[in-house]
Parts: sequence; C-alpha cells; structure tokens
Amino acid sequence: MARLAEVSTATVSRVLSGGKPVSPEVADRVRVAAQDVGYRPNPAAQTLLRGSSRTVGVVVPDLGNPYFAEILKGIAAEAAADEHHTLVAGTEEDPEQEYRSAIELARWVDGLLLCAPRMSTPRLREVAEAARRLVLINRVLRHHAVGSVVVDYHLGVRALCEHLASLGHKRIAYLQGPTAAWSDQQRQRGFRSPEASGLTIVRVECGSTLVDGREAVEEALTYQPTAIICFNDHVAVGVLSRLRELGLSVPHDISVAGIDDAPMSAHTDPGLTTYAVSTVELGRQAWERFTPKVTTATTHVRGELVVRGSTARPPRRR
Amino acid sequence: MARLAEVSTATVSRVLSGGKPVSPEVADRVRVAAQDVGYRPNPAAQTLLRGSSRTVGVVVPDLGNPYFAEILKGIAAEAAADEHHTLVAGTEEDPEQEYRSAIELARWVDGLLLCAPRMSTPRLREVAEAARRLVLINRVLRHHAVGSVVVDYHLGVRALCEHLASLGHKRIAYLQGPTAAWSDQQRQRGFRSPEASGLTIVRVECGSTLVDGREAVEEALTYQPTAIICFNDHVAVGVLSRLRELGLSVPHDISVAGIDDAPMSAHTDPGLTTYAVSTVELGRQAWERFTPKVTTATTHVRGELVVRGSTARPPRRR
DNA sequence: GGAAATCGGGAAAAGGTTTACATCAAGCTG
DNA sequence: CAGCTTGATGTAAACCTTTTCCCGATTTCC
Repeated sequence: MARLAEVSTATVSRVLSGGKPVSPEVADRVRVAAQDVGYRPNPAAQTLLRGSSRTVGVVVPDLGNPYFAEILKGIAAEAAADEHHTLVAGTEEDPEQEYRSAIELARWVDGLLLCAPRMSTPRLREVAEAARRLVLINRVLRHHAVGSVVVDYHLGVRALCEHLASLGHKRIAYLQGPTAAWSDQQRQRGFRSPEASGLTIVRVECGSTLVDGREAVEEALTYQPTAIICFNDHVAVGVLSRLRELGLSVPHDISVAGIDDAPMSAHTDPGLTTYAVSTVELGRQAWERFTPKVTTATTHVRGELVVRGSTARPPRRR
Repeated sequence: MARLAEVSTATVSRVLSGGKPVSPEVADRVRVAAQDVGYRPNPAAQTLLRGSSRTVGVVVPDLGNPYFAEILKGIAAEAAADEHHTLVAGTEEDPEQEYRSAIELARWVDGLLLCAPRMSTPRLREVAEAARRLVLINRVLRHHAVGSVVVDYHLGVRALCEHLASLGHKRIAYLQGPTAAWSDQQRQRGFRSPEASGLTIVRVECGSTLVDGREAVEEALTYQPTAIICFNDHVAVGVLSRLRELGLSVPHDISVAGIDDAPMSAHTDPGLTTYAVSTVELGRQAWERFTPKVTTATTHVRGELVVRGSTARPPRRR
C-alpha cells in the first residue's frame, strides 16, 4: 500500500478525504507519495464504510429519446458538479422493467431519479421504500421523502388553446400520448380549462414518437379539425411530414402545434409552434430537488408559448 | 442480518450468488427468509471482495446529442442484458474533462467505453493504463488490450461522392466537423479516394451541431458549390433550414447530403440523402467488443447510402 | 512554572460479503 | 466392518478504507 511508502497509515485518509487537521508538511508528503505510486482509494471500500456511494440512479423509458436524453444530461452535469456519479437504465418503455431496474439500481445508489410514466402507483410506492431517496420526474406520489419535479403541461395546453382560439380555430384534434401516462393526463387537464371552453376537442389515440404521429394523421383528419395539437414535438414532426405527403399545406390548410420545443422544432418547415420546456433545466431541477437543501415536495417547471410558422388562421371555408 | 433469521452464515452466499452445492431444503429456507426480511446483498461489499463491480463506464462528449444518446442506449441495453450497470459522464465537449471523467470513472468500473474524439493520444494512453479494460468508439489506439469500434466514414464519403458525381456534380463543399476530431479525419480520407477524384472539394470550417450548420452556409455559398456534404445530419438540418431562409430550393438550386441518418432525417423537407449508420448497433458492437469473447482489436461498422429528396442533378446553368 | 487544553498522528475496529479451509456425517468399497 | 471418499455446512480470514478512540507533545493561560 502506498501509505507504507511514506510514514503513516490512516493519516492518508485524513489528507485525501476528511477535513481533519493535518500538518501541512505531512499532507504534502502524503500527496507526493500518492502521486508517485499512483495511489487511488478503492471506491468500493469507501462506499462500504461511509454508507454512501456518491452515486445517483436515473431511470428513463428510452435513453434514445432526446427528451429524456436531455433530462439525463442536465442531471449528470449537476451531479458531476456535486461530485456524484450517474448510473442509468433505460427500460424500453416497459412498466415491468421500469420497476425491476429501479429496484435493482436502488441497491447501488444514494437515491433514485425516476421517469416512470406508466408504472403503477403501488409499485412506485415499493420503489419509494427501497430507495434511500427518490425524486419523480413528471409524476407525483403522496409519500414522505419523495419529491417531484413536474412540468405544468396543463398550462401549456391552455396556452396553446388560447393561441389557436384567438386565431379563430374552433375544432381541434389532440393526438394523445401513451395511454395511462401521467403527463398525458396533465395535458388533458388543460382541455378542461376556460381557454378551451369555446373549442371542440377530438381525441385521437397516438403515442410519443415521430412514427406514431405519422400514423395518427389519417384518423385525425376524419374529424376535419382545423388544427392539431400533438402530445409532443416528435409526434408533431411526424404529423408535419405526413401532411406534406398528403398534399396538405401547413399552416394554410391546417395548423399544427407541438409541446416541449425539441431542438429540431425551430428548424422544421414550417417552424413548429410549441410550448417550450427546457428539458436540461428539468434535469437540473430534479437534481436540486434531490439535494437535501430543498424542502418543498413538488417543484413546478413551466414553459412558454413559442409561436412559429405552423399555426395560422384556419382556412376560410371549412 | 437476515442470515440469523434462519440458520447459517455463508450458506446464504452460496444460495444467492455462488453455484456451490446446497441442499434444496436449506436453499429454500434461505430464500424464504431473505424474502421475508427483504434482504439484499450490499453491492459495495460484493464489489470489494470479488474485485469487480459489474459496471461499465461510458464517457461521451454530449449526452444530449442524439447520436451519442443512441450509442448509450445500445450499450446500456446490452450491458443490462449481461447483468451489468452503466455509469455515464458527459464532458461538455471539453477534452480536458473527457480526460478527467475517464480517469475518475475508471476507478469505479470494470471497464470504460469511450467516445473521446478530441482527447490527445498521450492522454488517451494514460486512460488506457488507468482502466481495467477500454473500448474506444470512433477512434483507434495502438495499445495492448484496447479495442475499438469504428464507423467506416471514409466509405460513407466515398459513397456520397460517387452518388453526387453520378448526378453530375463537380464542385462540392464539405462542412467540416470539430477540428482535430478523429472521425472528421476519417471523412476527409474519403475525399482522397478514386470516387472523389473528378470532384473539386472545398472545405469549410463548421462543427457538429445544427446551429454550426446554419452559420456555415453563407461561407460555403461563396465557393458556389452545387452540392454540400455535411459532417453529420444535424449540421445538414441546419443547412437545410438556412438555405430555405435564403430562398434557395433544395435540391433544385443546390443538393445537400448528411452523414449518420439521424432519426429526423427521413422527415425533413426534402428528406435528407445520407450515409446511414445504426448508432444503436454501434453501441451494441461496443459492448460486444468489451466482452472478453471478441478477439479482434478493431470492429468496423459500415453504413449504407440512403438517397432521399435532398440530392438531385445540379442546375443547368451554374 | 505548572496544569489544562489543543492538536497531530497511530493503532485498531468496523463495514458486509465471498471463499478457502475445516468439520462432520453418510455412503461406498474391499 | 473399517477406512476412505464425497458432499453439505459452519468458521474465519480477507477485501480496503474510514473513523473512533487514545496517547504524546506542544501551546496557552493563570
């Protein structure tokens, strides 16, 4: 062991880890020796003893989805700044695996940051018991010591409805997200708001991906809406693409709006009107929430309406 | 400890971990007890003893970049299937931090999967020493026990050149990736191939992001190319967007091609001609390479040309 | 100048699991 | 029937730090 190379035994620990008083000269000697031998404390031993691994677990439905990727980015960046590592697991959109991954990860980490839109509440509660700490993203759970960071999607839908109503739209199709997804329910709430009261909303089953959006277009059109609000921007891009194939012009023939403001949304043709949410910021907030200093149970993140070219007045003749 | 609840001490270990012989009845008793008490072995202790954490580290320049996000997705999925966990670090595109993160992560994990386009070779070699095992993605290093998985980007550029040449293009602008990025050099190699011999290539400094692409368009146009090949699809999307603003029609006035086939590339307007690489597959291969059973030092992944609407014959009059 | 307080550093325990070794009973062979 | 082999289980060491106590030495204050 490196310590033998110099003088002491546990003084090394004091120098490298604890802020305990050590005379400067000895400290230097230790550091030099450590440098020479290339000594690195063993993380497993440290973890075992101090009972904390300085690691958080992040579980998301799909690591390849830019939405979650950016959340992860935000979390990892903040965690790294606080000298924590980030353990990830993708769950292939499978609720059962969301549960298994979460439970398994909980053994390793100091706490869990969980995006689990479809996990059942009882299961979620089990996870809360298994994890030392738990922060939910876009979901809430009544449970002591469980925090949440949620985007106020109902406000987004309200803003979108108000915008479209002011343009003169009356009949709007909503392309729903994954069934039973918590954050879809939040969006649905927005349609029961005053801003949506003058509007006719038709709901079309869809999903959360670009391809889902493409495939839902035909059905949506059967309801003859003058505007389509999509579960998110990925869906909206799919919709835009399919509408173009069908020979419909956006926004001249029909308006399209998304939610989230994905990076590409500013560069589609036409640019996508959307409710912009900073996903990286969402990840940041999740980390903040995770850290002990925050006391509120739920942090609300709100976005803002971004109007681009994809929405306009409805065509004269319906 | 849960073991006290029943009978033995290390028999528990034999039941739960080792495949050592244990009588069925005792095994059952142990399992039941473990279930009752909710006993979970402490990962830190296991790691300490067996000298392996069953964890891999993944370091990428930008976790938010879909390209890297999908690589990560592929790795995490395969690793999980082999009962390994995945520790991630984003490096904010900073070579210095690439190094720091890699060294730090190396302490924790059984091996490292590294996307470090800009790290200097000596530093890379240091990382190779520090890590128990190392697999490089889109980069090679002469060093024992270091594997690589690389995309044959020079083939991509060759295919693109051949395609554009066959359409009648003569003068092509190449929007370069980040300076000193290994994978950009690979692309550049493609321009020295027979397929590119009849072409005039002008190089324009750019980068790897959508915004980089937007901003490089003006300069590229000063060379009056009839086609633009972009470092990747993100850049290409930015180019498409900017060209539209400038009133140029793609592919009528100018052709554009990307590399990688990002998820959105099939749905831009027009669809993007590109050299399609399965990034998830790339991640998969990286894991394969990581696993001891593979013996070749370098795995080559090749993509295929995908022709969509963004390339066509050059305009008659130059 | 002496006693108390303070500071620096050493020895050893603790943390939870795996595994080599020892033990013990039973089955088998000669 | 005795000795040997085999298979199952308990015991204890080892893994590598951190941290708690404790002791010696230096300083400070009365």
